[in-house]
Amino acid sequence: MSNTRFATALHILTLLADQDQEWLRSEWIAGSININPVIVRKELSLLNEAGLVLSRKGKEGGFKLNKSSDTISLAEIYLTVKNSEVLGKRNQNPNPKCPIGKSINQQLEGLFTEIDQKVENELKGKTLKNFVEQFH
Amino acid sequence: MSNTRFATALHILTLLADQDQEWLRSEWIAGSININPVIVRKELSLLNEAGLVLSRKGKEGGFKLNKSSDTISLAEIYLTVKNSEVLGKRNQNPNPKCPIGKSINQQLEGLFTEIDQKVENELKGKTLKNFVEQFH
DNA sequence: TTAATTGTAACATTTTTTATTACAATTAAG
DNA sequence: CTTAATTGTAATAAAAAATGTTACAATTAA
Repeated sequence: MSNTRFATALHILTLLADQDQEWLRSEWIAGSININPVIVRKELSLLNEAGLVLSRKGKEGGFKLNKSSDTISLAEIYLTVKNSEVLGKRNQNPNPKCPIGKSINQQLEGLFTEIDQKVENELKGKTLKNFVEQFH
Repeated sequence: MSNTRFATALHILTLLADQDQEWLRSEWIAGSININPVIVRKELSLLNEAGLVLSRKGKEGGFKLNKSSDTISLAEIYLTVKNSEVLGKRNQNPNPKCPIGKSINQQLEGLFTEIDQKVENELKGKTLKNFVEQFH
């Protein structure tokens, strides 16, 4: 992850949790993060698929949380936006004629998966509510 | 980390550990990973700065480990190549007029640092020797 | 009917990652 | 001393990923 997607998603959800009753508009959210509203809508589209938010179209439309912030773990958020493993990518074509090259990716997979799992477990222990409380 | 640098560094060091007495050439190493030799030399240059390998210039030149593989932890390797945090980047200009935007990056920093630390600790418990043994 | 909004495709721009070329400096060996 | 082989590194290019922008159909409230 050398992108801002987790930071963006958590920022969005923090705003929604902070104003629990309101339907917030993508443009308003974008103004807080200072990024393009289309990016916000794309991210919210994924968070919607993941069941974390609700959206309402048309005039008076917007977004709000779909569950209580103490039932949303940071792991759920992370998994929604994650697009690479913690230790990065593997090389695509290691040389099969070399004994090391032949099986390196299989060995790396074990290690990479193990580390990803640790991170995920760590994030499972933290809720959106925990995070939002820090602001008060 | 959405790059291949950790995979590349670990591949290089695995080859060096596997052929402990030999000075391996960047071109030979590159042939096993199937990447450009200049990339290999750049990565080895960093591993050299970090004290993990020795290099020898000129004819009959090459690279070898500078310490026993059981004294090299995967954490050292990771820290040598790491260029982003596990949870990614923060947004650059959150809106300071918004209470959330005003302090989001400070809150994210705490979280990001904590998670990075967990990963690092996890990797501290694994040595290059452990990894290389899997190939035999 | 109008105005405001989401959803999303298409495209553009910027940043990051990887690859390549080139060559000076170094070293071993004839 | 000359030659061949190698590292070290700068400069540049190419490819891939990330972010931003424009545009507009579909939807909804008033």
